[in-house]
Amino acid sequence: MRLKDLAEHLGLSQTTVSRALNGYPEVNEATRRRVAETAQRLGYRPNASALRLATGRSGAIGMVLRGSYEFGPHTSEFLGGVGERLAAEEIDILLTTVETYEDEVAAYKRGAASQKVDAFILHSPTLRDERAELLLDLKVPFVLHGRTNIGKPVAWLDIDNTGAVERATSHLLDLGHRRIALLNGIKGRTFAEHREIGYLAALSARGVAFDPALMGNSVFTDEIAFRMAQAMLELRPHPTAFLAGSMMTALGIFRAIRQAGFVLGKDISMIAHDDVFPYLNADNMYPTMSTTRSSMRQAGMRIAELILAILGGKPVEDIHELWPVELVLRESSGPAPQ
Amino acid sequence: MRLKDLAEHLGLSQTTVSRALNGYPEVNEATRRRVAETAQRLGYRPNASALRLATGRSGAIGMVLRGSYEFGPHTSEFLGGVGERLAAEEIDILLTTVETYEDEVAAYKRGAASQKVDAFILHSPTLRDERAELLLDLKVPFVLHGRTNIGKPVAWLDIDNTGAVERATSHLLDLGHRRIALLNGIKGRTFAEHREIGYLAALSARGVAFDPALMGNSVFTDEIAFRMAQAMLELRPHPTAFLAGSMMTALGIFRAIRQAGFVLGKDISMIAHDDVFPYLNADNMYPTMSTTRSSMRQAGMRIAELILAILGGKPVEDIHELWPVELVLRESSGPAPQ
DNA sequence: TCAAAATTTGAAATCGCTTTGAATGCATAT
DNA sequence: ATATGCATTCAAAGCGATTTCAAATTTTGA
Repeated sequence: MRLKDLAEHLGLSQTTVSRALNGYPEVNEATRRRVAETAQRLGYRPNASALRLATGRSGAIGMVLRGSYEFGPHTSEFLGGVGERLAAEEIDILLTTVETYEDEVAAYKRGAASQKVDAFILHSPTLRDERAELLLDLKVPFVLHGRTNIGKPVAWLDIDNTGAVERATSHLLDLGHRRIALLNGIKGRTFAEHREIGYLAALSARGVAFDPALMGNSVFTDEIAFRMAQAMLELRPHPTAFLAGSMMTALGIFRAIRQAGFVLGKDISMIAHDDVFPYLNADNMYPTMSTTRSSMRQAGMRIAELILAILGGKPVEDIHELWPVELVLRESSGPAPQ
Repeated sequence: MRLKDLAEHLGLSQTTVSRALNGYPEVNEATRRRVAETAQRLGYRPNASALRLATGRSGAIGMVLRGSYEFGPHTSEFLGGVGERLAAEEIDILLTTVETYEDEVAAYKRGAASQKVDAFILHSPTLRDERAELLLDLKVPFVLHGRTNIGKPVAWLDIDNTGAVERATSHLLDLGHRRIALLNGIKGRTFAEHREIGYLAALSARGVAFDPALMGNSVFTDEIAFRMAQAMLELRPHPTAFLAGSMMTALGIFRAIRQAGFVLGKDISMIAHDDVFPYLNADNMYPTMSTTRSSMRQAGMRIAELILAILGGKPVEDIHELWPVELVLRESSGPAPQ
């Protein structure tokens, strides 16, 4: 069922039918109703490719995922939010999977040149992210989830990682902890660097010396967290508190604490960063987990909204959102043992 | 940079350039090299919409995700596998998010009529899934992840849920357990029904009566699993073993066991189904978790492969794969206490 | 009543590619 | 010298929509 068929069926021209369906004013109200009704009845849907070719819009926004671990729980929560917002506009998400950094760069170039997507979501930036430069050069609209410093205006949304970790660290210091371990993300990623800044700021504000042995950088899996925490707990004196970069990290640390014979919330404290996974709830852990909390899903929804704004013509230099992070205290964080 | 521009630049016709780039035989080798080199140098990429309009292929395969919880860890692992296989063919994944069942049906209709995707992946089927009927009616190729019984040939890939649960249950019975709880998926879903069949078969083979109080059906979140397990552990006599539907479920059950003062692997046994999440490893739990194991990612990769086969002309009635499930015994399952 | 304006419709160009069918040039066979 | 075949190349017709520009019809105004 093509537009042409529908037009013939109605005894009208393609032009008029197209206009009627797209809400142009210069079409008779009775005609419009007749067209709409018939289109509905015959189940007509414009061919997506033809429509895109004619309008130049692709009706999809793209995201490139590199390596296997980027397809993790954080990403799916985020995409859930993006999809939820985009569903209303009948815009889809186009996922491209790549192996290497070079492939990723190629994917952006290809996506831009082939006009597969109207905009990209760029994520997991480094402090000076060349992919952002590339997308600017390619003149394809994008919103950055996170921040980067390339000296040019870029639309971004980020959470206040520095503030969150600074508050969490300060709170632990208030509770008397002096050996506080930080299990952070990969070195070089903006969010990890920001968290480190917050951590160091809180320590130095109290005159507590920084011990490199108490800081680890890696991806957020329970296994790596377990190993790191295990090693740290063997130090003398061992840390009395942990800052976990994610809930997966927290599970690993928890295991190490238990295995070492300590009790979480009594012997050892922990505050974890919670991206709010519906299937892994800090409130339902045992003991309940103190967290710095910020919903990935909300961020995804908002970023979808910002992309729509950019496509609607809003200038990117007006789009910067820094979200505060809640500190939610539960049972896993308590006073340092004497 | 359009094909036309490139052709003019080369002093050739669009026809020849197009053929040269697409590997048609009737083009001079020297010409082909010159075209390829120039295209490369000028960064020419065919416009995706035009290409799709001309060829009738969309270069994307679609998946519809309903509700927020379908965007969970299982889905992201699965999509990771699909994407990995599809990356080599430069085919993308088009995700459509919907709220209700009606929206989902509409999304398939829209996707088919607009030719947005070349094929769909249908997932989480019920025993008699009407969406499969719909896709057959719409004549859009698809592969089903799971199984359904609609009396017509459908391409599918599934794991042997019945066999897996039957073996796990039998093993626990061998160890002397008689009160074995099953935390299963949502009633009506094929995989959950299949697991129930395996569970009941193993019980009845040993003449052990089925107790409905020891079976729960729900989505796989740690919270719900925690509540269910908690309630079951208050029964007298309480179950001495649990079959967990997923690793998330296992975490919830684990919490309930610990909270009730039992020791996992000694007082209470557990075998969990493991979809192989890289960030949540059964081998690194404490105690290590016995599992029925089948990789979601592998399934995704294989389904992508099957879709490519279908698009290549392979008849769907030849495409049925039932994957065996490994039973991996670790520390969480042991003899029933006397 | 008739010209001018407003409303409504349609023919054809366009988007950027693939592909059909025809044409060209050149070597080989008769 | 002519016919045949082969290797290359190209012009033009699609794919299915939107949109420009023009035409036809109806309404309005003096």
